[in-house]
Amino acid sequence: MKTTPQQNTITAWARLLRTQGQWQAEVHQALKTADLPPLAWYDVLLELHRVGDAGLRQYQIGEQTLLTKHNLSRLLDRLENEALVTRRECAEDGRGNVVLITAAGRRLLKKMWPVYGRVIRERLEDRLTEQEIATLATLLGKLEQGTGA
Amino acid sequence: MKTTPQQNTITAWARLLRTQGQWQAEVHQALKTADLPPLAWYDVLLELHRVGDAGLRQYQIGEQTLLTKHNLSRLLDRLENEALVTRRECAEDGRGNVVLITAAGRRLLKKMWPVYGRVIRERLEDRLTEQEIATLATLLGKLEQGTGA
DNA sequence: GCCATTTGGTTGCAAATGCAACCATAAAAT
DNA sequence: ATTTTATGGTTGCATTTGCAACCAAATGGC
Repeated sequence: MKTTPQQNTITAWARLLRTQGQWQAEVHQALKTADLPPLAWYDVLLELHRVGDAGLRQYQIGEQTLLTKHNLSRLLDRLENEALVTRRECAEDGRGNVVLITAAGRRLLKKMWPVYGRVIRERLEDRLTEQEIATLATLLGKLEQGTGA
Repeated sequence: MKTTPQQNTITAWARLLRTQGQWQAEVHQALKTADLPPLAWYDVLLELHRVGDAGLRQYQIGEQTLLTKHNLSRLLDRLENEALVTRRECAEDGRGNVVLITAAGRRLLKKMWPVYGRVIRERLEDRLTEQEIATLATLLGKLEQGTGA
């Protein structure tokens, strides 16, 4: 049985990995320069912001952000320490808790966005046409593991 | 001045990050299951394999793999400990050294490839047509920061 | 030639990550 | 109902990462 992917496939794979690595490095650099927390904080806060007052269970955040549970547990400790989120006991499930974003959390989100968005513009929007971006989004959509139902 | 990227841009951005995260997690999982070292080892060894007997300076490896220098320095320590690479003094530059892959290094590369390649096939090659993969490679090529000259 | 600056690489320490073990509750089996 | 098993989450420990300081050789100014 043939096991090795086509050359084109390998190229695409390598480029995706590399591109993402560059993006990530650039975002982190930009955030640090602006004296802001790392990207992971943004990701978590954004998910929480999206769902509003309903909040999220920790495992749900984990699914969204690809963070492992112990890792997330401690990240939330840090966020809670900074009063950016709160953990509230969960009514339906005695062991879990519901995580809520605070006003301070939303403020931080707002402060981080311009820095983040700027990198997105420079790295992606300025380099491809609208049509190309749409195509890229579609192709990547086919590669993503099902997020929801 | 408008700073926020288009919705489509954000979608593409998010999907790329997420896809790469899933890929990375899957590769690591597959390697660990097969009792093999992490992906970073592969990356470094592959670069060294490519250039053959010429070897690479550490900073060149760093450029290729996006590893920071202190990080790479220690990664090479580990690889050297396992006799997968050797560091040789550099003739033209007294402070640097030239890194070479060993026979054992090449053997490991060969052992890792099927596991890695399998994920590439499943995640990418099996999910897009040849044409789509080519398109993806092209688009990503435009996003990559210039690698060489 | 001599000093200041830059560059390649290493090291010590703090923060973050992965892993396995653990606790508590919930769901399933009998 | 009682026992087993699975799930949500936390904690301790080892490995890895990031950061700043550092050493040594190389480059540039004078």
